[in-house]
Amino acid sequence: MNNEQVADVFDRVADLLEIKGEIIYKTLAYRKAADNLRNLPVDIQTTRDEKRLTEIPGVGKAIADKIEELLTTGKLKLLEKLEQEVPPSLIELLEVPDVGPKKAALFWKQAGITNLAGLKSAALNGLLRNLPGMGEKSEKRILDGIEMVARRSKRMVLDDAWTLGNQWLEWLRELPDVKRAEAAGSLRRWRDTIGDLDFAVASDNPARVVEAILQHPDVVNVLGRGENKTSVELKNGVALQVWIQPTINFGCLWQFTTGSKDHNVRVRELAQRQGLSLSEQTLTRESDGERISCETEEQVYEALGLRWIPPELREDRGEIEAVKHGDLPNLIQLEDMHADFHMHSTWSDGRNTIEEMALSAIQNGHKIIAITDHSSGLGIAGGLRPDDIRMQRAEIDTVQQKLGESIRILQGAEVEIRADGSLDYPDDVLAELDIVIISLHTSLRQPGEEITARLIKAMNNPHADIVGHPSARLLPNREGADLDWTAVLETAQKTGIALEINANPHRLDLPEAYARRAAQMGILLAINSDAHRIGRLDNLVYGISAARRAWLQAGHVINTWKPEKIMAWLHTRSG
DNA sequence: GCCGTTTTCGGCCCGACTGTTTTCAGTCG
Repeated sequence: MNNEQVADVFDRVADLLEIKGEIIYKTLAYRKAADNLRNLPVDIQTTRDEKRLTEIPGVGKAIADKIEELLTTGKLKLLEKLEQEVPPSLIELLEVPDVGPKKAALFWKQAGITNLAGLKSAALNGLLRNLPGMGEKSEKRILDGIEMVARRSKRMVLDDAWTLGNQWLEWLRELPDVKRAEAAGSLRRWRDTIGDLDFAVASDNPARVVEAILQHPDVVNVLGRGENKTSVELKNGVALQVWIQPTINFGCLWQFTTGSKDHNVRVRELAQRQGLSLSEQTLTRESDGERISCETEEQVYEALGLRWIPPELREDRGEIEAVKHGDLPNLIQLEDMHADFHMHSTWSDGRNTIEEMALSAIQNGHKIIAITDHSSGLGIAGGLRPDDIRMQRAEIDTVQQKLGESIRILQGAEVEIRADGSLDYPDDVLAELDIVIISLHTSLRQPGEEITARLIKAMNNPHADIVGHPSARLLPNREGADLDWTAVLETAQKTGIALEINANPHRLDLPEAYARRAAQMGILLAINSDAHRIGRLDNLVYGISAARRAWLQAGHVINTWKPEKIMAWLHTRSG
């Protein structure tokens, strides 16, 4: 079993424990452990073999034993027992808004409901309204909720979420009662996919802002409305939440709405230990009830004796400890980037010529780019045959002459890693290229051992410089290849090959947990746009956000290097 | 079930909103 599968088991255990009515802290413990396993950059099997399971945050003796049991037998007695006691199909009910573990247990024990279909038919037949604590309104709410689950849009990729988010920000900022409006939630933390959109608004007349939002033509469903917040469903199926506080409290509000939940729990614990209570409205000194308003986030963190923490780090993955010890990383920024090593032209499946790409890259402030069209194996993308490569070289030379010193254009290729781990070009062709990216595009469903061996074999080719989108995942839905990451990272460390953080918002690949681990291991990283047209050179902003979430600093990323250093590095490789 | 700048035992964030209630439970972020 891999990390993800063990985490799924623990989430299932947590769901069932919760419905069963186990104390909440036990279920939270399983969820926390599951979350940390998903973000563990090393294979759980390795950690087990090294007897270091309890070093994982949130994993103590009991959960370590359960991981051991799962890895040894592939099963978990606790889960089997729970599935006997509580119908597992009840977990479906937790998807419905306003149905939590208590309601699910109520429906099961008092109405014999065990799954979503049963809940729907009970609601339609008016059987829920007479249950304790229920009424007609609750019954209707649940029915609406079931329909919403059915039509709810899947998670958005980052550029779609920001496009929609920015439209709303512009609209909110034009409202006469709005002093300030900012993105919050996972959007502001730049998570790789986004569910709901969250906004923090400063206004001295919150009720009028709520009213205006409810009148917006795109709002089709009101999920909740209060004095200081409202939650609505848009016609495209996206849920949107807006919190509103007076300007003087905006710092507390923005901090709270940005999350993550786990980060906020830690911050509030910290406040509590200092005799302070932090809410979305204000900081309160518990000794005398004095309310300390914070207009900025900096004031909130400062009041707790902390430096401001960049939103990308607010995931309770060590940022609180780091800021306390004064070693928060100086995160990489877009302005640090001077190069882009992965883009396509009309020679394969790109929309723009080499010259157009180069001119646009100059506009973006780049000093070096690499044109990396597909190799011939990827027929669907019009890959280049070896003869084409020599002709393309002539065109690059011409463009280079024309543009002079304003930019340096490298000839590269995105070379297919074949199913057997060999590369799509022979070594003599690879040697002609200035830079070689190797990528997986096909046969991605090979078993873990096979695809890991395939990638490692390719990484060992001395001409290969960068592994393109290493997991080959596609957001928001297609999982990456079932790679043994410990082995892949060790190979990168040994060979000195760089790993790409592909900045296409559908990829953001290398995934952040492995990017963070790679940097810790001293592995070089590259952030590349993979642009297929000039407008997409701007993708780098998403790659930067992924890198920041992986705690990367400029020095970890070869695109920030000076041109001479980049050329020197390329010369040391492939020989 | 985890964890330790109060603690190896006794804590474990905080408030808004909703619908059901006559003061609260459940859900959510």
